[in-house]
Amino acid sequence: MKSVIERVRGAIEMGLVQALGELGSDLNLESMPQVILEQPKEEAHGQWASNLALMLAKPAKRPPREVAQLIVDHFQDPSGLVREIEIAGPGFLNFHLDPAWRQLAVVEILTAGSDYGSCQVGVGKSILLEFVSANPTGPLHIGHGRGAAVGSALASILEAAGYQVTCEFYLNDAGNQINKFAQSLEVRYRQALGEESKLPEDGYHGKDLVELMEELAQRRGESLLSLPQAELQQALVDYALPIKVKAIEKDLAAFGVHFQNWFRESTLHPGAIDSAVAKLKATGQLYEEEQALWLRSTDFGDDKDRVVIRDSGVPTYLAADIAYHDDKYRRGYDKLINIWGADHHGYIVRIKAAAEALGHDPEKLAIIIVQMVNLYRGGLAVTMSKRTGELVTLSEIVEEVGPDAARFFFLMRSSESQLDFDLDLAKEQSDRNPVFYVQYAHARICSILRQAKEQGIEIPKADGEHLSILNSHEEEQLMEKLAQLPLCVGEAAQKMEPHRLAHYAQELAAQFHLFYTRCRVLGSEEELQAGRLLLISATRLVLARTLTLLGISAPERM
RNA sequence: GCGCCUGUAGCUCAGUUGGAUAGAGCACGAGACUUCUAAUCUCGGGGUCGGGGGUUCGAUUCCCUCCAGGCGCACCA
Repeated sequence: MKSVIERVRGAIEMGLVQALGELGSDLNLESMPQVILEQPKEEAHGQWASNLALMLAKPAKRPPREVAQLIVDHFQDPSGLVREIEIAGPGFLNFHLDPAWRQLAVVEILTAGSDYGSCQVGVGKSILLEFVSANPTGPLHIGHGRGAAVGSALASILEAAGYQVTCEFYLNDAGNQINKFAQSLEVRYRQALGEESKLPEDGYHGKDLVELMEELAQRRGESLLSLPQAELQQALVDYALPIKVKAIEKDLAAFGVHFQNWFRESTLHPGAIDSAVAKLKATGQLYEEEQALWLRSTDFGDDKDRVVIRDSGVPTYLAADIAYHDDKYRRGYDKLINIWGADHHGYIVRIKAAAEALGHDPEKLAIIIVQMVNLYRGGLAVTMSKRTGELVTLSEIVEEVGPDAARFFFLMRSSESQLDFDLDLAKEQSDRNPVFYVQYAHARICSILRQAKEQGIEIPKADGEHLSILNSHEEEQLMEKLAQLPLCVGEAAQKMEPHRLAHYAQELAAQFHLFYTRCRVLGSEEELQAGRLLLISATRLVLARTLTLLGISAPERM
């Protein structure tokens, strides 16, 4: 079921296509141009606008306004909601809708309830969304937090847009970083037992490993030292890895992020990697040089060819990733989305090259790069160093500012912009803090509805009759903003840009706060009160849905 | 040196796949509470859309070039 605003758009598009069909020879059209409607930013320009006449003027060899007039003359409205078409400016067609469309939108919201906002752009299509995918060798840091917020919000938005979404965490539980992890664990274990032992420069410096090994040392004493080194390290990894993975899961859960799949890299060794390599070999995409096996990624636009199997015979990270993506492709999704940190952007060409070399369509794989987060406290940048383990962890942030503020801050900027995260502001309970502004709107509505209930005021049946009384500017603007949600969800989904929803939430909250200041609900004249109760009920639903899509709570009291 | 991202109001950022007079929040200044939560609202000043070319009816948006910042450029992940 499409929303009113979408149905009207579809109807106008259809009407325009039909008009152009009739005008084909008159306008010298060679083929049907793409009809795109946009929402004018200027209120006076109506609800939908088209620049068709401007684009067709040249091939038609006629002035744009004349073309516009021809289109208007041939336009028939299948929706019955277009009240007026105005030719404006250089030749824009502005479609003004019957005011009743707003009431239809509100009735729709109240009927759909918490489902309102969904749309159909992704119906019948499946997506595998991979994000976070952090090494389990340490805690999640703030950069992972941004990826987690963006990924989980995007998942909700895509689902609301009709896609069937699977969220997956690729767990790097094999390979070189696990070797380094093992070495680091051994050092920490020996240190915990009082031995002299030094962490290698490229080891994991985090405090978490110190604590983990101290605990193990306390429990098992020196008993493990009698093992040969390989077995000792294996034992330490077997002990530590599940704990680290659980910690990651716990941090994510506290942040409202959940995955359907945890894909372990170790399951790719060696079978899946061998068969992916064999496949590439068979098609001539691999060659041997200096005892290593190289992928001809330059054939697909890469700067240089990449090593897949080292001269030592050990596969590179890329080898596992190729096998992983081969696996993802073969699972038959319509689209694969990866969310990566900015420091991995150089990897995009490589992995797409590998996908293409394996015979997969690289266009199916979309990679969202999430830029870095700069933390500020007291107006100063918080310095972080991966090398020394001085990272601000996700759990610290969530602890400090709460999951709602953290999520909103991560989501309010476009992913491709670097993010300045002001910890003081995120904690502040004031009008400077945008997350409170939005939640406050929801709480205010709940307060009114609560009091209405206490006073025994019934909320009437949702129909146009009660709503037709709402014709002040504030009320109309609020209704129009409510009607936008399905469009916003559709755009955010198609462009894979969750920050659009965060902006929408702020705009809607602003529109409500303005209404609240100007329009009294309780105690107004009875019919007006009835209409406004319906309006704020609808507003509450839309605010709550928007916040839910972002993974942020909608409090009833503040 | 090469690649990707960014450059829009004092600050942080939006900008509807090329449109109409470039927007929001914060900050600053002036106002609005005996009434549903003032964590709110109203009004105001504020701009060479990094610079310069080009494409066209029309460019913040597309192309070229230069400048500045960030991030990458491994047989690390």
